[in-house]
Amino acid sequence: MLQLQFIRDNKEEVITRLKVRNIDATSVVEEVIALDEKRRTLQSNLDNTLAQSKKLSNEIGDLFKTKQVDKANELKAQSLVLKEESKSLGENLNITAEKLQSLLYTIPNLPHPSVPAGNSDQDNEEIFKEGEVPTLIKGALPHWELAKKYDIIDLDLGAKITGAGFPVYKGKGARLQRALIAYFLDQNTQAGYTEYQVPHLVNETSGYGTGQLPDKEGQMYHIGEDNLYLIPTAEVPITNFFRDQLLAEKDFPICCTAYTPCFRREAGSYGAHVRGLNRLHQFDKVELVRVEHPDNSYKALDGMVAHVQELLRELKLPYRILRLCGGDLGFTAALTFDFEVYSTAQERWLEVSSVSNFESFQANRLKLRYKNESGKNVLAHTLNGSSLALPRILAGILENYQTEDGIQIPEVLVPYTGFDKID
RNA sequence: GGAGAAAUGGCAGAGUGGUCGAAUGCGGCAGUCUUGAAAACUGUUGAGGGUCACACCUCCGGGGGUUCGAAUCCCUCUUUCUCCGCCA
Repeated sequence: MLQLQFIRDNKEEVITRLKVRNIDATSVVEEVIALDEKRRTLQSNLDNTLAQSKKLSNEIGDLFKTKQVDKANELKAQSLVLKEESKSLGENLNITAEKLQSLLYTIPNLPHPSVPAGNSDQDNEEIFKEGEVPTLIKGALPHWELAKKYDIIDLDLGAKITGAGFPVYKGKGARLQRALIAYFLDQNTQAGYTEYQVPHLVNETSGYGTGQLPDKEGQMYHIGEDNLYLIPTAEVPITNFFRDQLLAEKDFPICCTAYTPCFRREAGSYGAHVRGLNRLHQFDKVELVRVEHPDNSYKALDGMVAHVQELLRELKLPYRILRLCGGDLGFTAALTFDFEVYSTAQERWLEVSSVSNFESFQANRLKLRYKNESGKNVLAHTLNGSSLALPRILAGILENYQTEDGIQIPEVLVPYTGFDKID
């Protein structure tokens, strides 16, 4: 959520910067400003009424103390009139404030100046590319075929017990999955991130805090009976740790990491590109979350990018880094770098990480602030990134590391898997 | 699931109808003393709205109610603790 004060003071800038997202925010911004003005007028009228009735109440108290009952009753009648007045002003104020709030919820974050204009993922800007695309053996297979051939992932079994998009990992497949999780967590904790295990269900307030609600309502699995949501990413529980927090400057940086399964309904996304592990309803992911001082958040973002880069380097997977264009940028993000691994047998890039700076957008919803040097409370910045999303990494490993007589395990993982080949 | 107790400022903890935004302690900040530090002493220290700045208003877990007036009384929800039951 953008800060109201900022919108008020920088109306034109807000409109201009949102154009990078292909959004014409003119009318929304106008309406926000109009509603805010209305709200403040109502507030000040209500304040005055309340001040009067407060004064009256004190007088009544004094009159009772000095036994001037008649006089007191007279003032009581006056007070009742004011009460009616403040009640209707209060109702009006609430309606206006709610309208304003829900309107503010519809405005996405302002893109960072470096975000290129563009409509779709076609317009994302490739900023870095590294790693060799292996020359595959004759008769190389896509990962879903390999999964069957070596009996390590069973999509049909998952479909039988739950539905499509819920894979079952088996034997060395399951072990490789566990190895990847352990490897990523170890690398992250070594880089200074504190490891957490968190609930996989969150309440509605948390959904609003990180911006999944109200705009991505349909993307999360919802448990109506208890009004809880299955987390689409560990970002949601972790970032919400810091909801309603007032930090000190010395608390920065806060660095968290967690492994969780992620649940996504992915309503409406079907087609040729969702085969195998490419797009699932449940997948595993290790996540990084940082809470930063605003002056340091972009440096922190660079640090996270470098960290994720190192993981991919160690796994010796060919990857590239994209700067997302305005049209592809998530609702809450100011700047996002996507990491994609080249899946050789499918001959396509797979997104394995997304690293973003949300600046104060989430912090504003979360009321996550810190006390600065001069004692003022200022919104902190939040960031997050995947390190990494498991299924697509697994797909990349299976496809890129396949040989005549089995699938090689990347060297760094062997201590974790206990085997160096799936055959 | 049943029964009871509780929820107050960064923390601890008073406050049961009227100048209570809230005693006190700790912590934080500033100062005195000191070569410096500690100790001691003095002062200061919640958040939001509003204003050029004041004024002023709101907030004592959330929501609703009683009253001229609520941290204080009533209803309700949530959470925590204790006891009982069930259970990985």
